[in-house]
Amino acid sequence: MGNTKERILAASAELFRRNGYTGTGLKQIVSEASAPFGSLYHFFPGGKEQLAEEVIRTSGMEYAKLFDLLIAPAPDLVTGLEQAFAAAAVTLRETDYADACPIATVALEVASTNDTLRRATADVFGAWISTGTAAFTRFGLTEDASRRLTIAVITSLEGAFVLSRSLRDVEPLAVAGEAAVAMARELAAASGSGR
Amino acid sequence: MGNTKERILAASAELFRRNGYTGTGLKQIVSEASAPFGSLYHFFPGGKEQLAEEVIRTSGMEYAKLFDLLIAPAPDLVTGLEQAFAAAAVTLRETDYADACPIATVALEVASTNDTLRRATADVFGAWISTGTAAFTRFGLTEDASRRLTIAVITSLEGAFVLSRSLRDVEPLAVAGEAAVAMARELAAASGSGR
DNA sequence: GTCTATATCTCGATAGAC
DNA sequence: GTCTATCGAGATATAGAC
Repeated sequence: MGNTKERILAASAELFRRNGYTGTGLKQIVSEASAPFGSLYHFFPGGKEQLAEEVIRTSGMEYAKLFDLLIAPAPDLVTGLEQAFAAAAVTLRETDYADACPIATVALEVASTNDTLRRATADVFGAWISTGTAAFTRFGLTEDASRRLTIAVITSLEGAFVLSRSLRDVEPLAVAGEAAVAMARELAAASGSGR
Repeated sequence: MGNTKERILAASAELFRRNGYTGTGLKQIVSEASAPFGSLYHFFPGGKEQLAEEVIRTSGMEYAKLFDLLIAPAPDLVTGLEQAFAAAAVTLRETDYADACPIATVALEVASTNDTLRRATADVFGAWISTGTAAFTRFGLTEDASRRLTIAVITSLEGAFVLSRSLRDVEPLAVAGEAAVAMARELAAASGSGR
């Protein structure tokens, strides 16, 4: 039996991702989670902010696994990146352009308004950068090159999500993938030529 | 004398950019604009949604000018891109990581919740793509290459804004610039070698 | 721990005097 | 065209029975 707390977290994650932090109401959350309103404050005495912080951290860390899942088993760097961007495009279309980054909308909303939640999003992005850096070094990149490529991949994905969701078209996702691949080729060439 | 309507539009643009659509209240707007509450509904009988649509379109079109301003006068493609990303980094730091894209936060908020506003953001992104495509063809790129590079530049900027605002660090902006430049070099090489 | 009822506040929106 | 008062609905949060 998925307990009440987990249902609340799952419903919150979905609503925050699609409607944002200020755009999601607590009543909407307990309704979607089929949970009594009182339970929300039982499990999250800190209210909406505490709930959001847990959602950001848990769903953010969940998402990091995709890095290892998609990139690590690929035969080479470029193939891995192409598959990752293609997979993101499929998900986006299948969910009617709703399921993109789990924390991006909230991250922009809170960046200048709520430092507790801003730090939570920063920790998640930092974890993604660490995970990605480790994954890319296995393809022979230096630590520094791997870190920069990871950041480029994440920013390309995030930016493409903004445009693709707005335009309801996966073209930006495809083009952003090209940019990430272009940088990967450059870094691989610099590394491969022994510099 | 800047009239009341323009003060309301200016205050709304700033608040929507920093706090988002659902995160900004109408009373907050009229307070910031030093305008009477009734004037808001006098100028925008459609209420918050009409106001937001006008803000998205006007501040979005305003922003398109930066493309011509920053890229067009550059001696070459790579220099132009580097200057644009560097300028964005300066602005971001000077405004304490508040002033990035004028419509990105709202775009993510409304993408799955308000089709009228979603279309407004889509029109703005479409206009940016057209402006950028025209600007880049002057550097000798084909129409198709120019369009793809433009999309890559915009997605790189948007994604970097998400990470840089969250991390309060301009590193993502610098790295995203590298990715855009890498793609520009690739496209210029393909075009320059006569293919 | 679960659930309902409710307190308090702020929201977007409206009415109407001036 | 300006401004105030206020509406009803919804928000977050709390109290307290079970």
